[in-house]
Amino acid sequence: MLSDTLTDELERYRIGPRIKALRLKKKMGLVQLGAHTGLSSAMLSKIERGQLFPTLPTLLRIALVFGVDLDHFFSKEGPRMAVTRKGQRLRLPVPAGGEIPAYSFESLDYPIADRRMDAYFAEFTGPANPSKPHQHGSAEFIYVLSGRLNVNVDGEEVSLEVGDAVYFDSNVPHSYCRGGIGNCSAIVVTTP
Amino acid sequence: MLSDTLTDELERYRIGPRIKALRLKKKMGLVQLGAHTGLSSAMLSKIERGQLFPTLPTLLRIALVFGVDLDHFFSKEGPRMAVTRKGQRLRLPVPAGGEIPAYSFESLDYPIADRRMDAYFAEFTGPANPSKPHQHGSAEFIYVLSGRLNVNVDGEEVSLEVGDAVYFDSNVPHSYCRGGIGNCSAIVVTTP
DNA sequence: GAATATATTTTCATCTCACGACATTTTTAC
DNA sequence: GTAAAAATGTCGTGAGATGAAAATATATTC
Repeated sequence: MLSDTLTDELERYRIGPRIKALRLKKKMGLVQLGAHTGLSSAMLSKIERGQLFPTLPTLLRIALVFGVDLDHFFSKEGPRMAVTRKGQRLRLPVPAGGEIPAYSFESLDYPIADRRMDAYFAEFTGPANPSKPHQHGSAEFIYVLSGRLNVNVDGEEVSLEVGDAVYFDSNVPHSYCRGGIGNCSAIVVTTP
Repeated sequence: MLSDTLTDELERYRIGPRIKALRLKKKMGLVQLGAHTGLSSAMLSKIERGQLFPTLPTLLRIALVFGVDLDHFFSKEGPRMAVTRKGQRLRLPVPAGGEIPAYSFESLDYPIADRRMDAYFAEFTGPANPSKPHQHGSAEFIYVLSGRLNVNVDGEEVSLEVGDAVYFDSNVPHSYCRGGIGNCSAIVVTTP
């Protein structure tokens, strides 16, 4: 017998329902999916209803048919919405110590507990010194609202203007630097 | 015996190495981890070296000890950067059929292959009709650039003005609707 | 409406393979 | 060098994943 607490926790991932959703989206039946995966429709039925948990090889077979990653089945949920008004953003503490901060952040999704993204409004001020290179999370997205922003990702430097956007893997070292003369503001979205 | 191709594909997730990394970060030994998880050190050793793949309950036990989500073991890697210039965005095809589209999308991260976010520049035009309710991905973030935008998440409706932002779970049905008189543009970021 | 086809769930038996106990080897400490 | 600890190898067991076939449910056709 499977431990109850583990079973419950696993079911919170709703692996089965997600498989079913993928299947229905492609308008497939269980037998049809069974044919594609080489698995019996009986077992697929049980998996979809959380009656048993597939082994990783089995789950991978299913994932391959739908062209999705395994992590498609493991992202946690937590229905919630958080509105952040322009004038009521939470200003985030400046990371560094005694230096004059080259930029400031305001959270755009602070109230979210189980977040899959972190969204910030960033304002780059002062002299055009690059921020300390840092790396975190898994991906980062930046959209320039005003001014000019230079972004350095793993040595590669690009200059962004208003309306430009950049997306990159934030596991590699990266840094920002205000370009041009005036201030620069941008939306920054990162994934944990 | 496990199918070779499946095994190879599974190993690309490097589940074992990730467990080992977590363990070493906490300066744990295999026996110690075994004590915490209730698993034998022998098996943990095999799992770390990809000699066998844990069942989901087993993997969950390990995850719980380290305080990580299951998807921590399934995220794929792929360092890359994609810059999208304001005038060179890829206009995305309008989903619906013959109707007048109420909004248009321009991708802000199109070149990224293995993306963890999808970023769009959206422009809401025409009459203030709500878009068809839809649900997808796992999370969504919207930042209003101009005009006024009404967002409906699972029945809950909010009106956003310039500079406002909203974050919500996009597994639940949601829809947009241009508010006010003029057009409305926004940044939309979603996670897959 | 019955009849046919199709899709899903249940039952039940099989058998793989995850898993642990213990032995062996390798590494670290001293 | 030896002793202790940590990691890996060997082997047997059984939980539970998986499939075959039957039973049930759902849809379709005449």
